[in-house]
Amino acid sequence: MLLTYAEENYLKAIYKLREGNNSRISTNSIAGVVATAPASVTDMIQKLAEKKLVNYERYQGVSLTSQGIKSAVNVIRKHRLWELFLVDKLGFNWDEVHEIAEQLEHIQSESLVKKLYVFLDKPKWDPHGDPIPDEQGNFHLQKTFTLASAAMNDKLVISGVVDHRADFLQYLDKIGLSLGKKITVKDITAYDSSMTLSIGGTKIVKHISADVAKNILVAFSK
Amino acid sequence: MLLTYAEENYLKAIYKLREGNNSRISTNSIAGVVATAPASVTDMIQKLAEKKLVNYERYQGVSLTSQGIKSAVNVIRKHRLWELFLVDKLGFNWDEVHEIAEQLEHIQSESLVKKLYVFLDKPKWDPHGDPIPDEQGNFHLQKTFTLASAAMNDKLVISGVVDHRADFLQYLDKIGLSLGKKITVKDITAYDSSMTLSIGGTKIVKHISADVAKNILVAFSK
DNA sequence: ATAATTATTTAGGTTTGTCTAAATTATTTT
DNA sequence: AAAATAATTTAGACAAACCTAAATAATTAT
Repeated sequence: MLLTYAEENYLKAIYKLREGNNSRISTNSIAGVVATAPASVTDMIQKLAEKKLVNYERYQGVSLTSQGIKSAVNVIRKHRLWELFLVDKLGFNWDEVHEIAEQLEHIQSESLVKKLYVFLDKPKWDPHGDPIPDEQGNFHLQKTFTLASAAMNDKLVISGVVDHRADFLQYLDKIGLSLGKKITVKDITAYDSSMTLSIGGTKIVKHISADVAKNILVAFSK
Repeated sequence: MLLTYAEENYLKAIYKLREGNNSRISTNSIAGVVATAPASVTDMIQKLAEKKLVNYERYQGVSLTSQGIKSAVNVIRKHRLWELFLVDKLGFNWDEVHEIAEQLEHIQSESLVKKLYVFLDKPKWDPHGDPIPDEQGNFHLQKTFTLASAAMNDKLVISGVVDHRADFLQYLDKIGLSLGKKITVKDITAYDSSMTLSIGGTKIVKHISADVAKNILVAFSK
C-alpha cells in the first residue's frame, strides 16, 4: 500500500507509543509525538482507520492493525538503515543523523532499501544500538538492561541508549562512552545511585549520575 | 531559502528548458515538463515570482533570476550526486536510477550533500555523463558533440547521452555501449546516415541508426 | 487586417494536512 | 453522584498544489 509522508509518520508515532507499553494510545499522546494539534490527529486517525491501518473507536484510543504494524516497521527499518549509512559511510556522528533520516525514511523504493541493506552488510543494529528489523519485519533481540540496574563489578558492553537526544549522545561522547565500549562497574554510591565505571581495558575511570545510568543500555560482556 | 518539493521541481524544469536554448520559456512548455495543467503552472509561476526566483510578466513567459538559477543548479547537483551514488555504490544500472534520484534530490541537508560529495570522491560527472556542478554551481565543461556529427575513422570516447530514457540506455547496454567506452567510426552509410562502429580495442563491430547516433555524446579520444 | 487558432490567465473547486474554537464525552475530584 | 476538569471530537477555515471550464491575449492564417 502506498502511504503519504504524513501517514507514515503517524504510524511510526503510534508504533513507538505502543513500544512504550502504553496500555491505551490516546489522541493526545500521538499529538505529542507528531507535534500537531489533537484535532488534526483525530482527522488523520479516521483516515488511517478507513485504510485499515489502525483500529479506532471514537473516544477509545487507537491500535495498529497487522497491516499498520507492517508499514510502521518498514519505516523504522528504513530510518535505521539510513542512520547507519550516514554514520558508517558518510562519517556523521551518532548525534547528527536523526533529522536527516527522518527525511530519508520516506523515500519510496523497495529496490533501494534492498541494495542499501546489502551495501551495509545486512546490519542488525543502528548507530544507537537499536535493532534494524529484517525484510520480514523481525527484530533481532538482545538481552539488554539499563546500566542503572547493573551490580558492582559487572563487566558490561554498551549496547544502546534510551534517550536519543543529541545533547545526551554528545555527553556520552565527551566522557568516552560509545556503542560497543566495554565497561566495568567499580562502585555504586548508595545515597544517590551514581556510579563509577572503568572504561575499556584502561585505567580510565568515570563517574556518572543515576539519571545518565538509566539512559544507557548494556549487555553482559563475554 | 527554503523551497518546497514542488517549487524545486518547477525551477529544475525551467532550468532544463533554458538549457535547451528555448528563447522564450512558455507556460505550456513548463506544463509539459512537470506534467501538470497549464493553469497550475501559472499559479506556481506567480508564487515563484513573488519569491524572486523567476522574472514573470503576464503572457510574456518566464526566466530564472540569479537566485532561481542557484536553487535550480543545487537541485541538479543533488540529483546527479545521488544518481552516481546509486550506480557506483549501490550497484544500480544507469537506466534504473532516475526515479529514485527524483525523490532523493529533495532531501534538505547541506551537510549531507557535502559528505556525499566527499564520499563519492568529488565527482565531476554522473552515470549518464552529465556534469555535476560544484558547490559554487560551476559546471565542469567537456568538449562533446553528438556521434551523428562525427566523421569516418574518428577515434572517440562515449561521454554522455542526449536521450536519458531507460529503454534507450538499455539498448546501449545491449549493444555494448556504455560511458567511457572507446569507439571508432568505421563506416557511415550515405543514404540513411547509419554508422558502423568498432568498440574498444576489440574486433567487435556494431551498426547503429542515425537516430541512435544523434542521442550519443562523444569526445575525441586521446 | 480581420478571422481563426493557440496560448495563457482567471475563476471557482478539490484534496491533503493542518489550525482554532466550540461542543461533546470521559475521567477525576469532592 | 454531582461537579469540575481533562480529553476528544466536530465544525469551519486555511495554505499548498493541483484540477476544469471560461475568459482573455497573442499569434498565425487567410
